[in-house]
Amino acid sequence: MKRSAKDFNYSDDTALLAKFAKALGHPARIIILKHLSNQSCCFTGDLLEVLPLAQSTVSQHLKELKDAGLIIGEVDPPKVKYCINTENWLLAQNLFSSLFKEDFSKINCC
Amino acid sequence: MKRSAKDFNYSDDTALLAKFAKALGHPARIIILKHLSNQSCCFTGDLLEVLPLAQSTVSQHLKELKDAGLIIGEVDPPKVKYCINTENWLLAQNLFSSLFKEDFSKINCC
DNA sequence: ATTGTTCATCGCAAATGTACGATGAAACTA
DNA sequence: TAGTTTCATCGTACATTTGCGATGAACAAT
Repeated sequence: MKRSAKDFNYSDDTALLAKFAKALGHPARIIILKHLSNQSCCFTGDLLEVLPLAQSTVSQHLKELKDAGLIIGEVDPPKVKYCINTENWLLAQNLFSSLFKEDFSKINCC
Repeated sequence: MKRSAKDFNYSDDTALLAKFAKALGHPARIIILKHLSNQSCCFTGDLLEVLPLAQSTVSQHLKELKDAGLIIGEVDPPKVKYCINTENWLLAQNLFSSLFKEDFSKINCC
């Protein structure tokens, strides 16, 4: 890639919000997160029964959510328990709601 | 791609939320949206002064936001005014907040 | 020791995303 | 008519994402 933009640094908040949003940017991952946040508690590869995807693909999606900091995996042999990473989940919640909180009482010209 | 999953249909809400999230999944697009929602009103390619990107690249990001339904473009020769698509913006707001609204008073086992 | 279960990772293929410069379209101005 | 400004789109290059099957690691139970 030629990208002269390659070393530009976006602000922390912007970069983090984009990172969270990117992790949420696939329906399978939305389903996983909904499951985990409904499920009072943790979870495992019962996800395979909910998602139309191969085991290896689900594993990859889980990895991406983990890398984004939205979930935590905990080994519980022979299974793995996943759950929401509460701290970052709240952070994401705040970042998203501050993005959307804008005051639309101002006249919108379009 | 081989994807046996190719014709699977995720629920409308899930698919839409993922689509919005995907559009938010790049820092340049976050900046654009913040700009538009601060800016009481509409906006144009002054974005070029804010973003470390070429004009054509910014134009592409605007197109993606338009395709996701988050913004609207209005020709105002020789410029183009962009603004938040209020209806979908509120929809996105609701979808995100319902994703995050879960009750964490339940014991979290991790 | 062997087998079974659960999950991660590797290797591959195809699709998408990101970025740039160049070119083109639309509309105003001289 | 010719020139200017503003923006979209095209073509190109490379990176990343998505998906699968195959293989491997870790552990429990026979």
